[in-house]
Amino acid sequence: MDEPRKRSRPGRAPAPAGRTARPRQSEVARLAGVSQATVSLVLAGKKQGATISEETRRKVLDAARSLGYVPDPAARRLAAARNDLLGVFSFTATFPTDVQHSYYPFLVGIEQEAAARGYDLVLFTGSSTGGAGAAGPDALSRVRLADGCLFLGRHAPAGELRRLVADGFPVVHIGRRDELEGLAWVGADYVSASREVVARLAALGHRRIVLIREDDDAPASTDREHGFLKGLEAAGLPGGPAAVFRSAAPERELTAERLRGWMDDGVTAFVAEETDTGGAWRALRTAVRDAGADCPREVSLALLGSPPPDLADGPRVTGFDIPRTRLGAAAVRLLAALVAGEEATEPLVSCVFRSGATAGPPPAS
Amino acid sequence: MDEPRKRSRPGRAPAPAGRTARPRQSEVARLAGVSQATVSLVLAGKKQGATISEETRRKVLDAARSLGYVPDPAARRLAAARNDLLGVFSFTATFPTDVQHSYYPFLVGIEQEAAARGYDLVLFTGSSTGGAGAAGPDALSRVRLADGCLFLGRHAPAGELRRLVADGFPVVHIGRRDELEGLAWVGADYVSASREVVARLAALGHRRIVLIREDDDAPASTDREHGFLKGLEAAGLPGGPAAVFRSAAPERELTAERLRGWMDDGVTAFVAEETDTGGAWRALRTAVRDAGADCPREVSLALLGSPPPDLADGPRVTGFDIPRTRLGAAAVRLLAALVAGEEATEPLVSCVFRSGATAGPPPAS
DNA sequence: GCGCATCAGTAATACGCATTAACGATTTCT
DNA sequence: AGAAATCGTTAATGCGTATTACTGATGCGC
Repeated sequence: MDEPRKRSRPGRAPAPAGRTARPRQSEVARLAGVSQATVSLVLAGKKQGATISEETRRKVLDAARSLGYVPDPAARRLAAARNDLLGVFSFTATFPTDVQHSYYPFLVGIEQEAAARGYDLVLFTGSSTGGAGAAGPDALSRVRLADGCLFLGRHAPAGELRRLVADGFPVVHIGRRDELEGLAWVGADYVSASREVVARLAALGHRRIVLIREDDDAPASTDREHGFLKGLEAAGLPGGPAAVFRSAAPERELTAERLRGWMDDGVTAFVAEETDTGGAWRALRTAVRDAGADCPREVSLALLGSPPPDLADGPRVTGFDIPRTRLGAAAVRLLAALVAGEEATEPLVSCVFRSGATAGPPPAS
Repeated sequence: MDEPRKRSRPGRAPAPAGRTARPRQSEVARLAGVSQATVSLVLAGKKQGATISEETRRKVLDAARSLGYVPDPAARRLAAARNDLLGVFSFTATFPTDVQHSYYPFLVGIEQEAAARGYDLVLFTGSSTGGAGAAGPDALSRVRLADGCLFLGRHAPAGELRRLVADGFPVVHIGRRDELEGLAWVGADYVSASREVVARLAALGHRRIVLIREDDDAPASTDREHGFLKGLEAAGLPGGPAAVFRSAAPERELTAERLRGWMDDGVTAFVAEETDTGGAWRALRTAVRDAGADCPREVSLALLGSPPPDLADGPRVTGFDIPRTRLGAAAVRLLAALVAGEEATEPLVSCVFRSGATAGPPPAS
């Protein structure tokens, strides 16, 4: 019989002054002469479950309207056991001052898709670790406040990421990330895009094409080379190691002489991979200029990606665009699926070929 | 004695399969061998009230870290505490496809300042009303999940905003917003900036200057005119109605003839206000070109703001830059103060003069 | 008339956390 | 020594809403 003794109401401190009597469901209920549960049922508007008479429904709705009732999102989310929050984490500031290098295009897609699915976004950055300011090893822990989290950029520490994944926290990485077992990611289809670029060059009449790439084993690089070679093969053009120039320092090793050598050998088109620095592309342009070659007429150039922002002006570069916005949206879709407990995958997002002024038919030999 | 009968646990439905239970305080407590209340006390980190032994504190912190515990923001809010979340709400997409119209520069400042103060940002997307797409009267209600909220753009419905303010919910509007009583806002000091532009022109030797403005009564417009006139006055130059050309359709009414007329009258410099469309500035440029006037040499031009993005290339325009980043930061400061219950105000943020190539000394008469 | 299904609505929880009265164990005071 | 103060921790409670299980009141069929 140990009936709990009446306490002198512990718990809540007196409401702070600011709290105007924002109406609660219970007040709506009192005004309508029904129970709080009924109010909840009516306002939820679900067709299922308990049935409510039309009269009661109207009474409740009238009462709610007259009181100006708005549901408390905190309570709603607490009861629903889901916050409808998706995290967006970028190791560098999400909004770097340099707009060009920003994740902006991704965010466009992320926001759209998240909004369409009724999620709000929580923005995290590597620098903001919740007040402490010191990006400790548990910096990524904060993202757990969301239902799941998107990661932008390849700087997210693998260890922490692994930890999140291992704990079953829904995580999606934007950009291919194979090396991390179990990490979900979305990426662009560099293979197909690179192949298409080659196909276009071949269609223009080019018979010998050389790829300029840096000395890097990132998936983004190997995928491009792979697609490049597949493109050659599909067009029945000579592939093999001779078709690829790989250099750790293309800006020095890709000389005008070497370029001239290729051209004398019958090479009429060059393709460069895109990298953060744009090194391969820069080197290629420089070599062409130094060699005094007329770009669209004597030699065709294409870029497997977009030119670096500082080279953005000038003639449009033949190549392909990475669909960053669509990647962002795809990432949200995948993440939403994971949050819902589904075992989903998103296909690679295809890139869009960009025809430009740097490629044309080969010179009549 | 009516002891409540044991129910077969109503309430929560079983958690969806995918959800690996995010750790709760109770689990941290179990692992640390203490009660949930103790965990809460330790994590709250308050110096006041109950005291906790150093040993217990460490046990709890270790347990929390090893589980990757992060408090649930909704529960925190509901328990009448704070969740260290600041909302950012924009009725239109925060990241529109058109980069130029975005709130991006504001976000840079918002993020920096929020991070520095230990807040995380929640992006409430206006268009997303829970997937339904229909923006109900409580579209803004979601922001109550955060401790306070920033509003971007003047599309936020006044009614809902007023409601939030009335309920004592901390709200800060970015951009002047006087008409809404009690709404806190931060804005740029157009008056001083405009005055400075005039001062600079006067310093170059201009003695007659005319302002081209549209027919608008927005604060942003009247402030600029006000500053312009103050600048004239300070320089001892002729002001009055003759110095201001106000037109609802400047692109048609600001003809080359009219411009020539002013120039023949001794006007050597023109100033245009910045608007969304950039109408005044466009009209001015067109008129100058049509009149065949040589811009820096025969006539000086200045813009009270930044040129519209599609006119961004070409020579640098003399005028001033709106410090969007600093505005964002100021907004966060103000909001943080409001959240803390202080009665704060932020001063107007001053704009930065931008010297350009469109203004120079007047022609030797 | 007596079960049985249907309908309308309510009571009782639970969600996760913060808060505070109360409590056991010491230590200190008178 | 007994009372009182101190310390460290816990039990109990509330925040506002969503979700059942359950209760009365009808209506139905035989």
